[in-house]
Amino acid sequence: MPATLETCLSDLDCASSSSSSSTSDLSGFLTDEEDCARLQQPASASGPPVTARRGASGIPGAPDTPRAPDDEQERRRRRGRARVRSEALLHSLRRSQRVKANDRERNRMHNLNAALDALRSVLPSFPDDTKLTKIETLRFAYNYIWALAETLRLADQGLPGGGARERLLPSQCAPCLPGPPSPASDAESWASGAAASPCAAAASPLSDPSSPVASEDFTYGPGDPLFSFPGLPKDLLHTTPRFIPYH
DNA sequence: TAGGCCATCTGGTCCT
DNA sequence: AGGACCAGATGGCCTA
Repeated sequence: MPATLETCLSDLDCASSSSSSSTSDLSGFLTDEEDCARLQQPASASGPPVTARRGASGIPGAPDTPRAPDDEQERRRRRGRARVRSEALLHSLRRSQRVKANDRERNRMHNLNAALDALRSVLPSFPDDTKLTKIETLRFAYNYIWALAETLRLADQGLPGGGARERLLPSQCAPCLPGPPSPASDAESWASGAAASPCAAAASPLSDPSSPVASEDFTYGPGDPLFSFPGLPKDLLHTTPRFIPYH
């Protein structure tokens, strides 16, 4: 049977990657290495199994006296087996390290996704059957925070004295801020729905028609309901930080 | 079927 | 040295 080092190592590869545990069973690999080392013997070197050889005569139990012509061959074979064993061991160690690193990386990404889910859960008014993608979640969160900060800033300007934050941000009105568009609704209806929400007028003085800054709704980009914030003036587009373009 | 999104693997780099 | 972080590659799934 022609077997190469590559096939031996790929066998080890399969053995370790098929395991769901993060650590490899090295003792198992060592056994495989012995098999591989045996398979490594070229077909031309066939004869009695090397493990059965005792002494230069090849007869089990025979004294190891004068050097037979195949003594050098035997030493070469032993060196070859040792080399294959050490390479396979090194490979299996690397493999187990790789498997552990994969586990850590998977766990890290799961943690990242959990954090993204937590972020989605505090972003306002998502239709039940829609889920923001990762990039949408980050962009919308950024813009949402930005819009809230701008709302506070403008309210502080327009409403000197305390209580602005309480009037601006009653907790039950957070869901009234615009969320992402529902696939079933077009951008216009979504945006107008957010603007016409029961909380809209009470939530912010910016939505008061008498407010100098409430004349027009703010939308970043045409047909971009995701980042439409009714009540915020358009000129905020030219302030920093700005909305992240959605494209 | 093409394109978007996602999970996973992988090797490289940086940090402790 | 080992772990965290990152970016590229790849393949699966879903939708228009």
